[in-house]
Amino acid sequence: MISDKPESCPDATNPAVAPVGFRPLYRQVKDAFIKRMADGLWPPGFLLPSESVLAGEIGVSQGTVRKALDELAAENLVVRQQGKGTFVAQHDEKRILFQFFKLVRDDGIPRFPESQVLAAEVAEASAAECAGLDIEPGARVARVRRVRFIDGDPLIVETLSLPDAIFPGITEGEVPNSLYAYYSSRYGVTIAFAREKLKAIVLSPEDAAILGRPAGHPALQVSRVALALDGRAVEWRVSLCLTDDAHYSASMR
Amino acid sequence: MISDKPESCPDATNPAVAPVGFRPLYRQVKDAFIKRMADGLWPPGFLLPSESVLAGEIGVSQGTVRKALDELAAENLVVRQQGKGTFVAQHDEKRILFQFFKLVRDDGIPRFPESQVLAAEVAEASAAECAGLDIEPGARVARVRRVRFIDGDPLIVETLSLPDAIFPGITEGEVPNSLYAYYSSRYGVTIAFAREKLKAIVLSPEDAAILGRPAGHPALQVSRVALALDGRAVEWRVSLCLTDDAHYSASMR
DNA sequence: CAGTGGTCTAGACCACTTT
DNA sequence: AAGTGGTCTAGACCACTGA
Repeated sequence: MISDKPESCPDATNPAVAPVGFRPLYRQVKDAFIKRMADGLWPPGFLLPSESVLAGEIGVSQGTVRKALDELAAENLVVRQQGKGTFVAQHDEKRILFQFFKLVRDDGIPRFPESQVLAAEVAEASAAECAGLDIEPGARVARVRRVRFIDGDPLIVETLSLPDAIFPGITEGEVPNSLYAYYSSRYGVTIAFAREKLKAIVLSPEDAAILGRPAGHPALQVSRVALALDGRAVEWRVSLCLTDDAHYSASMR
Repeated sequence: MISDKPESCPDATNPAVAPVGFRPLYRQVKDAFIKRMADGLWPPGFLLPSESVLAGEIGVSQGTVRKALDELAAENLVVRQQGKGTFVAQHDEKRILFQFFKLVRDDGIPRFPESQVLAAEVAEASAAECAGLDIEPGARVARVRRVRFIDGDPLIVETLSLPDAIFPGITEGEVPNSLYAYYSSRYGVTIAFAREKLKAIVLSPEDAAILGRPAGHPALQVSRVALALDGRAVEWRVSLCLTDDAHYSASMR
């Protein structure tokens, strides 16, 4: 049971809500589901109990569970399959390609990039990293610098910054190509949301050399902050992308 | 009434649907609503009849109308206001700013740009325009070239291409700053969706002069195709944006 | 106060998948 | 055939707006 009196109660279980008052039941249910995912009770790929079973457990109607799952599905946190069930979303290659990787070659065919790590270290966070990751000055971060290839061509050089407190030891082993799946499997951290800021810049001599272009060549700088299920900023990355033969794809409605 | 037998009928009114079979009632209702908007029966800003009235008119339950409106609201085609009613979405400044204008100054405060038209003409469509607008070779297009200012600084120089068949005479009068509102009020064309491709480029001497930067300065090239309610491509624009003090903002979940 | 959208419930039946 | 999500209905009540 989430609350005894569904009607008009200002949600005693969540005090941060009083000001506006009123938190719909289905939203409380949704938050409870997110918490189960964040806590690892419902890991990626997990088959949820059926809507009617969940409704019985929680003590609400099946329609209310459904509305909670509707929103989770709209946010790509669960995936529904008619006849089979509802699954916690996984960061498989296909999802990453559709959801997070917006750079596509001009032919329009999406391809998954390969990666080669150039350097990895743990150091004190810079001011920019503190701001981007919302951590206190002096905290330590892991930095990974890598090149990414599409069809064998180096198209992206990027630097990732990860709070050491959240990803301890991540630079020690091999850093895999599919980072978001790795965050999930090794650290139980699920990336749920990301914000990006794009600028046009010109390449420094070092970056240009890595990408096989002359210094001063234009490139798309993509700065991403990725947020976990609980809303914490857990990854900051700055990617420099060649767009001579590729573009960043966006759409809006 | 949309169909006599809601259950399992493959929708005799819409033959293009048979292959997958099954078109839910609420989706037929939604399509009917979109058609009313596209036909000008429900113009932007129009207050829709209440859900129960619509349900009675169409002969479905109020919940089915609600689900249709849910989807339209999710696509920003209608706006709901509790206690007041449901309105057809309008291209007012605020909506444009949130929905279509992604370039913001680095301080993060969104501002609406002003525009100054540099040139306007009607000519035969180029190959690129034919491809972008999905029109046949030889068709005529209106071209508008303009500069856009934020806080008085020229930040964007762009060229718009519009099918003459859809916007006849648009270059003859004054071309206003808020184009999407103008498309709607003068031509009854509502922009519902847009796709953008972004590249980093360097400015030509001409564009650089307009934006007050040296030739070869980097800029963000945004190519947008805008689609009307019925899915037709009705506008193609290529914008060159200075990102020294601004960025293109994107997010994904 | 009446009218609107928003939430919640309960139950029926459909479409799809698997056994 | 059984179990899942998907659709549709009907009715009750809540939250918000404006006269």
